[in-house]
Amino acid sequence: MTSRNKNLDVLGNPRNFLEEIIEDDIKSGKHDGRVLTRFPPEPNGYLHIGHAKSICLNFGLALKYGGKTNLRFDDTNPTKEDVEYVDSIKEDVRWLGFEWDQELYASDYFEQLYLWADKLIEMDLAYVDDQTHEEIRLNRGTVTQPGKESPFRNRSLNENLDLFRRMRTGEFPDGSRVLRAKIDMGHPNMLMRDPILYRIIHAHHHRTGDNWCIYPMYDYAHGQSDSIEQITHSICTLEFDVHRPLYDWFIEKLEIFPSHQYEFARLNMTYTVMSKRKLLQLVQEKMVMGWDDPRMPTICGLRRRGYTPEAIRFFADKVGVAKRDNVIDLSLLEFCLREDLNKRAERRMAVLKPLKVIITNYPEGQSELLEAINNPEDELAGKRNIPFSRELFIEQDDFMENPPKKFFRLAPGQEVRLRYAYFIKCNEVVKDHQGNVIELHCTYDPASKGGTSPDGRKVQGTIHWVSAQHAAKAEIRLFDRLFSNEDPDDVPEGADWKDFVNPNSLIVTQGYLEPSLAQAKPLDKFQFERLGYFSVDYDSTPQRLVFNRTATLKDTWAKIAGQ
RNA sequence: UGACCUAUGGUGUAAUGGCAGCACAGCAGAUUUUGGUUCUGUUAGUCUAGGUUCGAGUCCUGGUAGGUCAACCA
Repeated sequence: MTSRNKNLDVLGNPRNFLEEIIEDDIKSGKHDGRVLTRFPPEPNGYLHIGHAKSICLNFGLALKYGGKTNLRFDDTNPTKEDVEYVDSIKEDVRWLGFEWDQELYASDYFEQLYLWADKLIEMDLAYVDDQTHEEIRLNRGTVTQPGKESPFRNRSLNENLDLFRRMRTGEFPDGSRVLRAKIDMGHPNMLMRDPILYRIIHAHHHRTGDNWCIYPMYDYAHGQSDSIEQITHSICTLEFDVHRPLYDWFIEKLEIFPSHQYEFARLNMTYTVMSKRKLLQLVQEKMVMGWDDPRMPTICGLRRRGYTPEAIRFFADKVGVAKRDNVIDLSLLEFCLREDLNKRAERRMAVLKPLKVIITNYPEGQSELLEAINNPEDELAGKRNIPFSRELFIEQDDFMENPPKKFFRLAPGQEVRLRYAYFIKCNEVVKDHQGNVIELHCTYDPASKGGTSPDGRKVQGTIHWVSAQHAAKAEIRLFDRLFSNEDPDDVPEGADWKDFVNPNSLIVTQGYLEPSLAQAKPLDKFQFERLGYFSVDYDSTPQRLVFNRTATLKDTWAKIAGQ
């Protein structure tokens, strides 16, 4: 049966539009079939899941077509940038599993960019403008009205050259003059109305120090940087689409390597803010623990939460690439995570809300080790032994005094299996003065050791447990979504996006774990049966274990109980 | 109301003039020592009006809706 989808790559997967472009370019011999992409972050914040999509795209495309990818820092604005961000970006890209060809900085090109600006002046394609910030803004016009030409637009070549040189040598204060391209103040595309090329900023740059006091604007630096590196496919997000004519204009006038820009739709996700500005605000106003707060959509936050690079790469692949605006359902990210974790996370038993169970017919002071499978999805994960004794903890949710019909867990008179241990039956419910259940007295069936009864008797439910006397204790952090509304960027009139920060997004509790967990190492991942996937936090030590809940399990019981 | 971009189930993404498919989510069932996993089945879609064509999700025209652009940010 032949596939109806004829647009397939060599592996039989459908191609996205960028893959089509690249394959066509290779076929037509453009750039001698060479593929060189770049990932160009500005070091002014931490990378987030949206950047992960771009990283996977740029590196993935190069990998697929035998090309390479440069990591280039777009560091043209010293007032916003910092080495802290450079370091974190490099760490995150590596962690995601990608290796860049060259590590470069737009600031490496400042001298070349300056020379090209000189050249544009000589070609009568650039001029120094003395208008104030406000005048420039006003004279740019609006989207429906053309702009007005600057009175300084027709300065002499020599005056422009002289002024631009003196801008560089630091003769003028910040904001006093700019260098602009001479294009068309009436252009329907606002970006073509004599865009600013250079502005004066007397600030210390994290790499060039105090060598410069004029800095190129994004539009002037980006395309030329691509060109210098001979980038074949410069892939960016949709909002740069209107910049492309300007990108091409510089390349054409300067007669330099013809890099080409392609745009794709950036990633949006439900219950998530992706704006660096807002994420920075969350950090600065201490609404989260930091950039790596496990609730943050940053790469380091996801890592700390317990996400794996594989899951994120899988996600980037699943969301696809297109040009239409999109909002990805958070459940897709969660699916991708569980898909990976289910295969790799060893199972353990842990109790978060303990309820004491006393096995009245189990000898006092006795204990034994019971064998448990580490991961039913992976035979190689082996087995372990868990201590069992007379006093246990089970989950409070696993007991109901007056159970509804489809409740398969422990209830008075009802028999359940303690996973990998024994069948037990509840005989007595002990309550405190308020009537809260505080203890259960049960009997076990010694013949059901391991969890099966020789008489073939079946039980409906299997619950997890831990021996009270042997249990390790740990701080457990449960996370809910950071925002309580689906689209935190779309707030109602009079409201602020911060109103939707979920006050219950972090719950800290104590857990009782099976003893083997006391030796867990930072970032180790486990599935606590029925409770979800958990990852050991960074600052964990054997003395102070902290587990972050990485993901919940699909819970069909919640639906049954809700009815 | 200028230029540009976009429009396929609830969500995302394919179909390159020829049977509208896949994934997530949902629903139903089977298996299960995790109400997990796995497996099976299933609900649901081409923004609109014209045109071209034997044939249009696809090409053309108009409309509608959404997005981007008026930082000396990137």
